[in-house]
Formats: sequence, structure tokens, C-alpha cells
Amino acid sequence: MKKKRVSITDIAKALNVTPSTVSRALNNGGKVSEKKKQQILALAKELGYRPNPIARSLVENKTQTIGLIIPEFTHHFYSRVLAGIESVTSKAGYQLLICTSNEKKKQEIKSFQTLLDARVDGILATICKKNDEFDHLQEVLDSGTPLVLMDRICEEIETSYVISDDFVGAFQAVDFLIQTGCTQIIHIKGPKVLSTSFNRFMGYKEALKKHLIAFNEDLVFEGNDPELAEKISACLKSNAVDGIFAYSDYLAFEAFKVLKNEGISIPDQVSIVGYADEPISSYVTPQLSSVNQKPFEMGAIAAGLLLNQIQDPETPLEFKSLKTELVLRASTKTFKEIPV
Amino acid sequence: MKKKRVSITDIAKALNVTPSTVSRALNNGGKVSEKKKQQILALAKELGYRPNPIARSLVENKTQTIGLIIPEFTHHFYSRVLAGIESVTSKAGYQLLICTSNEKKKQEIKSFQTLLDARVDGILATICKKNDEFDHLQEVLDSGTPLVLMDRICEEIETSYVISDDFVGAFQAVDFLIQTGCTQIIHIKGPKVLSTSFNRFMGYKEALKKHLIAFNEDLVFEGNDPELAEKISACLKSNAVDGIFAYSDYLAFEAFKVLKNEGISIPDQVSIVGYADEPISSYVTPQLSSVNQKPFEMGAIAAGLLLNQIQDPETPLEFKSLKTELVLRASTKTFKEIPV
DNA sequence: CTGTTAGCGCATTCAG
DNA sequence: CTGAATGCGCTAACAG
Repeated sequence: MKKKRVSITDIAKALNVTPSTVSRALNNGGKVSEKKKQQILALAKELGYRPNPIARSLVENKTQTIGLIIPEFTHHFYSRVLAGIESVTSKAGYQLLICTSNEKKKQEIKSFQTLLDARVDGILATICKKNDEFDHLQEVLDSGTPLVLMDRICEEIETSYVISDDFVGAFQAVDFLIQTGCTQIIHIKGPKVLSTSFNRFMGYKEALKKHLIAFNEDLVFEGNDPELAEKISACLKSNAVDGIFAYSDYLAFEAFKVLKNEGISIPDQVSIVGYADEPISSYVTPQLSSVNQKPFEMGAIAAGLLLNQIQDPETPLEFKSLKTELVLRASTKTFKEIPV
Repeated sequence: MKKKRVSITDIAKALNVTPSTVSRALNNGGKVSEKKKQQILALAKELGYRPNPIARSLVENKTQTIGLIIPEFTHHFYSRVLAGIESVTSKAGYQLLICTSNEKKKQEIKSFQTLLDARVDGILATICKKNDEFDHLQEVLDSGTPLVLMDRICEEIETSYVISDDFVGAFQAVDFLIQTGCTQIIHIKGPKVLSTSFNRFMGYKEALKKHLIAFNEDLVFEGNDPELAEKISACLKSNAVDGIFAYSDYLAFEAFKVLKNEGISIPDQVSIVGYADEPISSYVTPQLSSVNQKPFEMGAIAAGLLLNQIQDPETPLEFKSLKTELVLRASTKTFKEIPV
């Protein structure tokens, strides 16, 4: 049984004033005599008065709430994004309404609808991998609700974005591999539908180009290939592979397994770099070098942009590309190990 | 610029009926002529009418929203709890309002206040480690807002709980170690303030007792001891240790390091069991046996209990203790390896 | 400075 | 079956 909360009229009656006066006193509306104001404040405190944000939302047409849609909670990446978001929204006095798409377009659409219905003041989202429909995104824009998209891009939607610079992240990783002596570098690709996959692949190619290493199609594999292990294994035999750059840490671990099976030592014979810098990277043997995408920062920055948009709708759209950090561990050689 | 949404009165005017009629038609209020109803429904659809839950909340005094407070997002455990919760609340048509305490009592108190202010229909929470104040929890109860606490217990608060059976989880792990030949088993304890630490420790002791193995104080260590590694190292030399049961996977990894340094083989010389079954467990070498607490189920069940409480406040309180699952991997022996 | 009036969008009496 | 009236709790415009 929910207990009734004390309302602004309750304290108005008790003090023989009108609700408006109380409202003004409570909100520093200025035009209230100091004496009455003190009286009201005192009683409000005594009665444990707490304003009802629902009622306030109704009249002010804003909810102090921002909606978040992410594909899932379980990956460390999204946990960190979420933490980053929460850190800034909570400070700014905004509530977080959270939805999941489970990487399903249908659920994503439903989630956007839910958030729009809830009259959130703005929406943060990372859209699904499958990205062929975007009417629902356009609908958000049409509704006038600020929207900031994170990590993944939807070309057709003109809004603010915060992404990780996958191209440079990949470039730096492969560049490092080459600088530490690798020349025959395998790349294990990510899901075809993601822009991140494409960009990391491009970064890989660009690094090869910089060092005048010919791109070799035979060294590139699809991460979701069920025969990935076999193919890599075969590749190791027919090519003088000395480096591997994987789309993700998990794909890097797949490569780990193959190398171990083949009795190939890491990093002496083959260096490996993963992507995402999952906490696991520090616990495998040898510890995996990886590209950190700064997910916490991504969330925090995206939330900041959104808050700006909310507070001033005239704020120009932004496209932020976050610098990654190549975290070096034991799966790659260090410069000094390079034979001169 | 937020676009104005079409309201119930908009469509009422357009059809020359009153808002009440429209409301009734939309909510299957029954007493509306089929013809008008169809007309209203048609126009509502055409205009893209969506009910305003804020307004509805105000009159119905419920928000279809449930609040969640967790210490943090980053641990896999909480991610899974969150996923479990979301899976049931979204199906039931409830929104999720999320707050973090960062393991800080002050933030926790503030979060509860925020959720109460937001008039959530119920609250799910895992309270902070430090648990000396609980006025704010009592306040939730007093307000009549259903509350389900997860994972950690607050003795003073009489409400529904969903926890993991730490005692049995630990017992089974240690029992297994003993059954596979271990007798000198180290236990690395968790944070003193947590009931989970105590219960796992008790489970450890009980398993020893079952097998008539004397409890040896020298084999027990505090996980947060900065000299943990050194102490374990020393212990390995002065005792014929053949098993380790750690409060968490991360503490188990600490033990891993020590064993590797000492050149002790796992599990041939020493078996290890961790706790929480973090995904990392499958990636370390050797793969770590661990106790899975079923966090997804914990979240789902807690959400279910809360929903019941919300729908029928007379629902009796429940105290659910979830069975854990001992996940066996390569860091422990199998039965058949035991010398007969 | 303060009271009056009005309305945010909706559900729910109570009359007809 | 339907309309008119009322109120959820609060803010804001307008008088006084």
C-alpha cells in the first residue's frame, strides 16, 4: 500500500496560503516574503516534502530523464560505456532509462518507441549490427528529441556521433607490429555489417601500405568462419606468418589456441594484437596486447554532447572520433627485441 | 525544439466527441459504440497518437517503472544480473531506472531518494559492502514501495531477498577438492564486511569437517592483504598444500601467479577453484574451475518477485537462495585421475 | 508580495 | 452509450 506523499497543497493548506506561493517559495521564485518563505521551507522539511517530478514533467514538458539503448550489457565494452554515461548524467541530475536491443532490429525499434513515449529529454544509443532500416531513427529526429549515436554509424542519419577511431586504432596496431619486425601479418576480420570491421580492415591495409608491404588476400580471414581455426592453421604452414591482428580480443584468443596447438611461440615467432582491451587480456598467457577504445570516455562524452543538445537545441551537431590507445603486453615484441 | 505530440483531446476535437469517450475507446473501456470506437482508433492510428505515460502516472499514481541500484556496472556479475532483470521487466512492460552506488553509502542513500522521488513502482537493489546504516532502506519500506534486495543481506531489513547460496557453493567446491584427493586446502577470504565472505568461509570449514580434516588457521588468508602473494608463497613452502579455494576468480588468479612463479603445476600438484565463473575463467591457462552463481537467474527471479509484490502488495515476502553450479575445468583434477 | 485562474494529458466518477 | 465535471501535483500568467 503506497503511502500518500505530502504535496504542495498540503503544506499550502496548513499555512493558509495558496499552492502557488508554496511553489514559488520552494523554487526560489523570488517574489515571496522572507518570513513566509522560511515558514514554508520549515514546514516542508518537517513534513518531508519532496516535489513530484511526474507532475512537474507534465507541465514543463521535460522529464530530466535520458534514454539509453545498447545491444547488450554483458560485454565489458558496454559496461564501461554505461558507467561513463552514468557518471555524467547522474551529476547533471538526470535519470537514466535503459533498454536493450539484444542486437535485434525489432527490439531496437520497440525500445526507441518506448523511450519516445516516455518523453525522455534525449536518447543515447548504439544501434544494432544489422542496419538496413532507420525510419525509427529518423522518427526520433523528427520528434525533436536530441539523439547521440555511439560506436556504430548510420550513414543515413544526420545527428551527433561519438565513435572510436577504428581506422587509426588498427593502423597503429599494425604499424607497431611492422616496426617490431613483422611483415607477414594475418588479419582476422569482424562482422561484415559493421563499419568498425571495415575501418579496422582499412587501417590494417594502410599500415601495410605505409611500409610498402604488399597486401596479401591469403592472410585475411572472416572471424565468424566456422572453420577459422583450420584455415589459420593451414595458413601458418603455407606462409611465413609472423604477426596477427585480430578484430577483437576473442578472435585473438582463437588465434592463441591455434598457435599453441602448433607449438608456435608468442611473441617470438608470431606476435598478436587484439582489439577492445577486455580485462581478460591481462589474464591470458602471454598477456595480450590490445587496442583500448576508451569506452568509459565514449559514454561520458556522448552523454555530455547530449546534455548540451538538451540544454540548447541550437548546439551544432558533433562528430567525435576518439583516439584509441595501443596497450602493449607480452604478446608482442618490444622495440629492443628487434634484431638490428 | 520538441514537437508537440497529439493528445487525446486533439483527436476528441477532430471527431466532435469528448476526451472521455476517446479515453474509453482507447482503453477498451467497453461502453463505447463500436462505430465510434473504430473511428477513434482509426484516427488515433492515422495521427500517430501515443498515450502520455506521464499524465497517466499522475492520475493513476503508478509509473510502470522500477528502480535499480547496483554497486557498479563493470563486473560481469552485475552485468548478468542486469540482463536478467531487464529480460523480465521489459516483457512485463516496465521501464528500468538505473542508479549506481559505486560502493559508496552516501551515493546509495541518494540513489534511493532519487528513485523514491521518481515514484518508481518498486526497487531492486544490491546494497553496498559497508552496511552500517539502513535508515534509507527502512524509509523505502515505510513508503510502501516494494523492495527486493539481491546478493547481499541486511539483517535489519525485513523484505524479500534473492541471494546465492554461498555456503553450499563453497561447500561443494571444497568437497570436490577433497574428493579429488586434496587435504591441505588454502582458503583466500573475501572482504570482511560481506556476508558472502563469511558464508563461503563457513562452507569451506564445513566441507573440511565432513571429511574429518582438521581446520588449519595457517591455510587461511585475507584476499585484500597487500602481502597476499608473499604469504601464500611462504605457506606453500611450509605446508603440503594441494588445493586452493578462493573467494573470487581474481583472487584465484593471484594464486595462479604464485604457483607459476614457484613452478608448481596445476592441477597435478595443486588444484584451484575460484568463485563467480567470470568469463575470464575459460581463457586463462589452465582454465579455472569456478562456482557459477547464476547471476542472470538472480536478476530475473528478483524482478519476478518484485513484480508480484507490485501487482499484489499482499504477496508474502520471500527469501530465495539460489543453487550455485560448480563448473569444472582444467585447474582441478577429475575423479578418474585420483590414485586409487 | 500573493491569490486567482488555467492547464499539462489523462482517467474516472456522475449524470443524463 | 456519452458528455460534463473533477482532480492527479505542479507551474505560470495575470491580476490585484
